[in-house]
Formats: sequence, C-alpha cells, structure tokens
Amino acid sequence: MGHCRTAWKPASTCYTGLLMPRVRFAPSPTGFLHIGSARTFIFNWLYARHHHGTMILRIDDTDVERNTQQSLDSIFEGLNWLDLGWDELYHQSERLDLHRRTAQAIFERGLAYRDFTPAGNEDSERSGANGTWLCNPGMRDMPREESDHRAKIEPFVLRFRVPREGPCDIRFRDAVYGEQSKSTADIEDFALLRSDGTPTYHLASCADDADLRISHIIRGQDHLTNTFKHILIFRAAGHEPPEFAHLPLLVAPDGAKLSKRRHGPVVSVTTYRDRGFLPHAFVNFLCLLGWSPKDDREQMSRQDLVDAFTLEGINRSNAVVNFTEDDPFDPKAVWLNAEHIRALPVEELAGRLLPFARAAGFRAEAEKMRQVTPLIRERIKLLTDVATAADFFFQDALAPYLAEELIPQKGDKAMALKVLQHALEVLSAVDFTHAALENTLRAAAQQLGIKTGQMFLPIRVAVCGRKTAPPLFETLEVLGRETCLQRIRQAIEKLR
RNA sequence: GGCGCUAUCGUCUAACGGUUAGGACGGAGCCCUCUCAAGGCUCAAAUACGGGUUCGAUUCCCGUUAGCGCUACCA
Repeated sequence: MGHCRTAWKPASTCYTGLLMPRVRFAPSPTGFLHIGSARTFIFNWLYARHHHGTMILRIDDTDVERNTQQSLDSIFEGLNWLDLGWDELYHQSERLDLHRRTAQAIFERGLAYRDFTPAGNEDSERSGANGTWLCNPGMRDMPREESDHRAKIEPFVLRFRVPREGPCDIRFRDAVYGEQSKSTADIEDFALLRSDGTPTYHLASCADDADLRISHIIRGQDHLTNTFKHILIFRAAGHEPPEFAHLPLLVAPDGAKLSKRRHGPVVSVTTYRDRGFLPHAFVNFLCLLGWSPKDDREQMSRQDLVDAFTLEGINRSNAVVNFTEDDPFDPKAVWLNAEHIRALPVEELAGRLLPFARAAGFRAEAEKMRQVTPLIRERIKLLTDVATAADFFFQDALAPYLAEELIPQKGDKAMALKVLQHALEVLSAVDFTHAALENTLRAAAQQLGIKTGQMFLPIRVAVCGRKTAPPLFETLEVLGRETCLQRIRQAIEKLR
C-alpha cells in the first residue's frame, strides 16, 4: 500500500525537544455523560497533564438525527463538575468542509468508490460464504465514467476501497493491548460518506484527528477493531496514524456494557454529583477502574494521579462497576468519597455541605455549618448524608421519637427522669464549653451513682432526638444552652 | 456465523518464570469508647479448565470454556 505520506506536523515541542502530546475526548451528544465516557475523558486529561500536553474536547455531532441540545448540555454539566478542564474546544459539525475535502481526496486517489446500492437493500447478501460481507457486487469496479454519470442522477455512498490484492495484514501497536493485526480480507468496504453527503463517524473522526494533529488516541476498547479502518483512512488521506491506546470497558455487574436504557441514571455522572459525591473522589474512583499505580495507593489527590499516570498502568480486562438494585453506587466509590470528605479542610467541607443542607430544607447559616462540620465529617459518606446526620442542629423541632428511647441501658423511666432533671440543673449553670461540660456531666454521673453511659444517653436522646449522634459535649456546645435546656424540658414532659 | 480482545478473592487490583499469591472495598470478629462513627488488630475469601515448554508456571505457548467488542449510509 504505497499511499503517499506527508510529513507529520507536531503541534509543538517543549524545550527538551520531545513531542508534546495532543489528546482528545470526543463525545457524541446522543445521551447524558455516562461514567465510562467520564473515565475516558479523565484518562486523556491525566495523560495530557502528565506530559504537559494539550487536552482537546471535540463534540462529535455529525449524527444530526440523534443529537440533542439537552444531551450537549448534560455533557458539559458533567465535565464541568469534574472540574478538570480542557485546552481547546471544537464542534465537528462546523468542520464538514474538512471532512468532505478529505473524502474527495481519497476518492481522487482511487482509494474510494461510489456505491449506488439502495439503502437497506443489501441485507440478504450481507453474510457471505465465510461470514464476512466485503462489498456490493458491481460497485467497486464500476468504470469512472459510468460512476460519474450515475452520480448526477442517483444517490450513492462513498466506500473505502480496502486493498484486496494478496493477503495483507494491517498492523499497529496499541499502547495497552500490544501488537494488533488484522487481515484486509476481514475488513469490509466501509462507508466514508452517506448518501446525503454527510461524513460517517470513521471519516469525520480521522479527518479531524489528523487536522487537529492528535498524537495519541485514547478511547474505549469498543474501538479497538475500528482502528484498522482508521489506519486505512489516515494513510489514504496522506497522514501517519497517531499512537493508539484502548481502554478496557466499564461494565455492569452482569457483565453487560453500561447503558442508559438498561441501567438508568446510575450510570450518569450527574447522579453522582446530585447524590453528594466530591468530584475529586469520583475521579479517584474512576481512575482505579482499569488502571493501577502499581503500588498499594488507593486514595490519591489530583496531583498524585497526574504524577503516577502512565499508559503502562492500564490493564486489559473490563472492570465491573459494582452497583445493585438497592444501591446505585459501588461501595468502593462511597468509601473513597468518605475518605476524601475526611481529608478536606473543615472550611471547604462546610462550604460544600451548605447547599445540601439547604436542599434538605434546613435554615443553614455558613457559620453554623462550620461549627457542625467537624462533628459530622467522620459520620457521613456522601454530602447528602448531612440531611440525616445534622438535622437536629438546624431544625427547631426535633424529629419525633419514642419516650422509651430516653431510658438508658439497665435503667428505667425513673432513672431517665432523674438524669434529665439533674442535667437541667447543672446545665443551667455550667460554662458551655467542651471541657466544662464533660467535667460537670461526669461528676454528675458519679454523684447520681450511675454509669457515664447511663448519664449521657438520656441527654443525647433529649437534645438529638435519637441514640446515634456525634459526641455529646461538642454537640451540646454547638447547640447552645437555650436549645439544650428547652429540649431537655420537652423530654421530661414526654416521660411524664 | 466471521474477526478481534479478555480471564487472580464477591468487587477493584498487585506479583523480573521461584512469594506462606500481596493490598483495598465489602463481610465476620476483637480492641478502643458516652452512642454512632473514625482508628487499630484478626479471620474467611482467588490464579476458569485441559495440555504442553521448564528444575520450577498466576506469569510463556496451544486448545477448551466463558465473557465482552466489532461485523450500519450509529458513534
């Protein structure tokens, strides 16, 4: 295949003289941004940042039938939330001239031909003797004059003329999957232009990748076998193919490819956002699916990931996102999120929690949130957990609870009453600081001749409305004297 | 059907051809403790199957099985 090869134009060179990579993420706006796409974006981004290259976002919107504005919005929403950014942005629909010129050039070189077979008419002939359809009879070898003539009155698709002389393997080395080869005898004459003159994905993608001087194509493994066609197109258009790195796919627990239809919103990036994931934790989780730093690190900062990321660290088998009917999130994602929540400075965590608190209907002030945050940070896994973990800090009325809840272990109603009445007394006088509260209440327990746990439980339930809550003294401190006394009085009423 | 890719605990993964096959999540238990968490410790849990090559295969080769992908005028 002696296709002409023009010089490859590198985008830029850094001072060491090494090529700076240019990578792209090219979603098509035909649905929301799903987590598999997000991971592809992230891996591209990491590769670009690791090598000080360029991250390009290209919207592959050549399928006019299926594109929607809503989908486009959803993709940007998801990408913006990830907070990684990109350096250049292109819309494929604005580059149709380039695609047509590329197709024309390939045609003029005799490497493509017109196929006048009516659409949908080839199915019966599709499965050939050995199971592979290669081309429609009579079209590939039609004389140029006849083709030109019929082109004036008949619609046609432009097909790539896959070389057929002798056995010939197309080869490339994938950065993840290694040496790949496929015989041209197993590659059909695929379409370049549709009968309405619009470019197919294969043509548009390759024309743009070449024009944008993409150096590394990092994409899902579902494109691995398409790559042979792409290499054919690159060469036919006079370009050296870029490097390829294919990523193992993200699959559902049943092994099926993640899809909107089958798996619903659990595969949408915005679901993770809305359910209180930190973007950073989400990125961290996705990175660990199909890639490993090869040491035992799991929780990694953005910079850790940039530093550690290599194509060699990517593995070859599909990764299961372990969600279920009951729980849409992989337990490891939730754990990582909790880890990142705990690692966040209080000030920043409080800021992230605030909108979720307000969404839960709390009258939450920034300052109050800042006080509450240290008390709940080790007790929440998702930002949305603020709704159940901090309700009694923000709501005037406690959620209803049973009087029995106030009764301590190995105690009775009388003990609960005694504790609460005594607490009412001492809490009226004590300094509302952690240390003073602790000293006072421990002393009170001793004075009443009961265990500290028996002392603390009725108070906890009285002020929080439940047995499970943050440590008592800090909680009392943040709640303040008035609220505590009032709630203890209400508890006493409840017991009578 | 054809072509391609893949195969280590339930899940994510580590292991120059030589390890008691390591770590993490989740599970179980213990410790700590004012509850719940967090933290610490311990336990259960894997090389799909069959052949080779080799002194020695999780690792290399072949086959089987299973899964996935591509096989569109979708991307």
